[in-house]
Amino acid sequence: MADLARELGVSMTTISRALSDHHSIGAATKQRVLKLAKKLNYQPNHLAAALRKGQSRLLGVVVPYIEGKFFPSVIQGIEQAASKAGFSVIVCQSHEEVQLERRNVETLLNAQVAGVLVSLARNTQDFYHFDKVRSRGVPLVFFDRIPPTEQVNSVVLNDREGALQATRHLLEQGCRRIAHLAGPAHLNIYQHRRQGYLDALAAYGIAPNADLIITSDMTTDDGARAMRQLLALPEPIDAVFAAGDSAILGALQVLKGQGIRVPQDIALAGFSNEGFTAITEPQLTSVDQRCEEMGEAAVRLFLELSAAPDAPFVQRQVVLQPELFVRESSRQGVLSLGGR
Amino acid sequence: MADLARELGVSMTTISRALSDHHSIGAATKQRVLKLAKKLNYQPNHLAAALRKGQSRLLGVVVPYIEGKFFPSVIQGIEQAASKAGFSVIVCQSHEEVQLERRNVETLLNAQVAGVLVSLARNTQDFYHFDKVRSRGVPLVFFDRIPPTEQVNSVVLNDREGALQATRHLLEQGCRRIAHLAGPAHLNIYQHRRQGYLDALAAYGIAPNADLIITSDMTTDDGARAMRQLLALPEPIDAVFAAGDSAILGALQVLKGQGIRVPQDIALAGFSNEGFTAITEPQLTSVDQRCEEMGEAAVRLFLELSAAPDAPFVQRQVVLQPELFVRESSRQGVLSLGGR
DNA sequence: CGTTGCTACACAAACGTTTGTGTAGTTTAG
DNA sequence: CTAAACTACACAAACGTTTGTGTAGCAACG
Repeated sequence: MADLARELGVSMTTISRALSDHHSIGAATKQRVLKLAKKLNYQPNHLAAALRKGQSRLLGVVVPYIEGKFFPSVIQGIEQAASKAGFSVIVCQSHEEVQLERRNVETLLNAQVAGVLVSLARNTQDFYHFDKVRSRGVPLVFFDRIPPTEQVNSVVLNDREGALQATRHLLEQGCRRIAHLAGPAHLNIYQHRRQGYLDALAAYGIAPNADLIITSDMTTDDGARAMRQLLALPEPIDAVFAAGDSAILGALQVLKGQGIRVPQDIALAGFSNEGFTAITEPQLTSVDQRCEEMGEAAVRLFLELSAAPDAPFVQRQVVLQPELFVRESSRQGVLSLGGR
Repeated sequence: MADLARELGVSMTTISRALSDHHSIGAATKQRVLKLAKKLNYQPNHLAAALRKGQSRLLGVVVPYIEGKFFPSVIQGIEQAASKAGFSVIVCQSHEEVQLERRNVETLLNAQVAGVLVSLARNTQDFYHFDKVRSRGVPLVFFDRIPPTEQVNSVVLNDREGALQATRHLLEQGCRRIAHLAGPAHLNIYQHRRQGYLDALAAYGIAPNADLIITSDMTTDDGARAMRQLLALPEPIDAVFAAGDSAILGALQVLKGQGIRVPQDIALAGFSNEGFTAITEPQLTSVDQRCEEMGEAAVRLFLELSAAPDAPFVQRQVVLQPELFVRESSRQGVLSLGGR
């Protein structure tokens, strides 16, 4: 900047303001500055700007992990929206550990991020580490896995609706004894999916049966274990709705190992619309989570928040509508190819 | 820091040096400073430090995309190693576009990253945008997809060896007319995989046949298309080795659709050891890429480079050894469960 | 004619660190 | 006993921006 100023015979103030399109700089001067900046290949030092302004063009994201389909896709959406708004994204993984989550939040704050986007770790039960974010006036948005009680800004999927759709679909296929593989109840997403399952049953006048609801961490192994447990029940079941695709995959593998036909004997439906749902045999019915939309929505929310830095807090929540992808694992009597 | 200095009646210099364990500060003073820093919950502003030192604790990573298994796992490895060394990681996607790759590199440099780790976009053919990185003295490490001719630091998989192992394995199973689904030849990885395939054939005295080598972008659709093309050949083939798992998946789907048995009629082997290789029926033989090791190695290389900032350039390359996971798609006559 | 409100710019103080240089006093080596 | 080396700290200048305040000229308004 000093070079530019010297070259044009103006002050650095003028340069700075010309580059940031300040109103008090004349159009002619702005043009001259921009042109020379191009010519000298001026590279702004964002660090210095961030230091001065106390705010960078970095957006911090904390997710439990980045494997599978969901989080990479959400991050994808975040990146896209963020870069459109001139922000770069810095991603941290909590590995489902609240301690790491805390450390990550610290790190991001120290990097002077302009905002923090968080999806909670599985074992996060207290939320004090987010107080610091708010007290520094840094916009904070939760997505997918959000704190249960707190007044927070968030974007979530309508998990209840998704589960309801999936379960209703199974009911429409004629299934009546439908089991549910549930996830940890303290996470909002699993709680809502369970509720959707129950609501769908209730709509058909079916009383919930505790034996048919199995709670676990929803890994493939958990799903397999749960399936074996369900098969051991005196009265046979005719469908399983799992709150995650990995679990339903485990269930499918057990069923195939035992020669039980899917969907004729037992129909299956999962949640997340993972890539592999279109690969298994039969292909797996699943609820799509609108991953990229979620990322975009989170960024939009962040932008709104940072546009009005010290507006009084109003809770904002964006709720996305899920979409059920019906595939072979739940279509009674019909053999069909492809998704949707 | 000013608070600390006032409280302890020393200068800010002393505070700074105590915190960074400078030798010229007495042990007693250091203790007092550290203790008070804890007590006052002092949070260092890394931005200011970065500005002053002209270098941050951020590590920039540019990858083509973050879907599938490979890149997320590499990033995982990078994150782990980086955070161990006190660095945070900022990830950008080039979406296989050289323009975006260029922009990303600019962005990272402007964020004053301490180093840049890159895996090239598919259509990157010139490498001028990396000159700026070097000229700023920022350590630069390529991984997996690296420039062909340039003198660069890199960590790669021994792709040739992996392809050789896979092809040799198919030969050992008795296959003799083995097709190869190849990727864009200007990318080192696909070039080496093709070479490994050729070398394995040569070792068995088999002359390469141009009809059996089909080059594409290696998507699932490409794989399906290629498979159909191969099936139309007058003389039938007995195996396919693809340079990527998506392509081999497409091939598998075509074969199953036509009732051709795998591996009895045609054996299959892929590359990347994607998650779905253990899910398909039959499960797919594939070459594992040591993703996380690659990430760790890249960070290690970066750390070495930044330890000796203006040492004369010596080209360094870390080559990781792949591992073949033999599964059902290539095991003639044997039916077995599980990986490895 | 005095006030207000523009346009167009410059001065200089921040932002929170790091670090070269300086200055004592104390120890060690020859 | 003197020079060199070390310990322990302080001063103040950076790093590259942004921004509140100031100033000066000029037009418009009542």
